Amino acid sequence: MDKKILNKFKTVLKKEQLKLTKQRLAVLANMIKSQGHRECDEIYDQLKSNGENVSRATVYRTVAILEKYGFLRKLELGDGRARYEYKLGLDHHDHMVCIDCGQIIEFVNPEIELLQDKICIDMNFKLVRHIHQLFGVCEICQN
Amino acid sequence: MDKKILNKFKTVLKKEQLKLTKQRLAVLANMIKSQGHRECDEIYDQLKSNGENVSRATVYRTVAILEKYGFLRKLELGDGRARYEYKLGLDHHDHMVCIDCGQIIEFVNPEIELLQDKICIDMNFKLVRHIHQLFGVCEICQN
DNA sequence: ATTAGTATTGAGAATTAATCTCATTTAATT
DNA sequence: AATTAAATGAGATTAATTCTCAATACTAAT
Repeated sequence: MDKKILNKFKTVLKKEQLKLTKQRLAVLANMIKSQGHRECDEIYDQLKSNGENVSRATVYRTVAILEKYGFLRKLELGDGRARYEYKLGLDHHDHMVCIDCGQIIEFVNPEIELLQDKICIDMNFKLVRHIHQLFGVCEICQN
Repeated sequence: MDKKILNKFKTVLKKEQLKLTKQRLAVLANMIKSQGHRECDEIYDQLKSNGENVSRATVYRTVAILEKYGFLRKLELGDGRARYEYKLGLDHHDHMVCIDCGQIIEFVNPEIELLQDKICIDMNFKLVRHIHQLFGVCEICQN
């Protein structure tokens, strides 16, 4: 794993009096390697089949820590299962979701981000995070 | 209840071979009267305390029908409980959610809507619905 | 290194919103 | 009024996530 990321992780853990465990490292490493929009059970199964020993509960717990400290972003697409994506150092983007095939497409639009910020300033709302998801039918599924 | 809405409801039900029941009417009437962002259990409790006899299952079923046919919009705010708001004939808006007090504030921004449509056209994505939610701290909670 | 102290883990139980089952009831149609 | 099909209610079920707590593994200090 990249030294910078590892050090940042260690620093965060220390500051929060959390311990650096094999399981936490395994989850982080897995999220870095398999970028995408991943469910906890997917992460769990993959770690298991790699011979790591991690429990489902620990995957859930770790992913929550990683989200809290900015390593991951949590996505809620309305189907009852959360997804996580690695985000550290990557540009911000939002998501389009195909309601036929489930494909998740990323999009970026700085103008929208600016308008969004402006709305918040105008309303004196301190923006912390946002969700912008477009649901529809992707190019492939239209045929 | 407004005759137009009632007629629209009857028309939809007939077209879909669904029946006009006391329970369905009660849920619709309640959603029209108590506008806001409402959980199913809230609707259920309110109907119960009004002496209506409706079951929780029927509230869930009815709200799903009402959403499907455009009477309601479903909101998912990431806390595991869906909210519904009455939308028929009202202008589109999106939501800001205060992470301290839970208050839900509506906002409208036609420019963002246009940019959103443009993104979809450019990517040949047939937009069906979208979620745009801003999470942060509202004016009141900043003090 | 060893130890002491604290956080973490795993296994399975618990939680909880939402959905399902199915016998009974009710609405629509004739 | 009779027929047919859909809807309802009560409670069971589902499924993602969280919780519990005894056992284990980090960490820092000695």
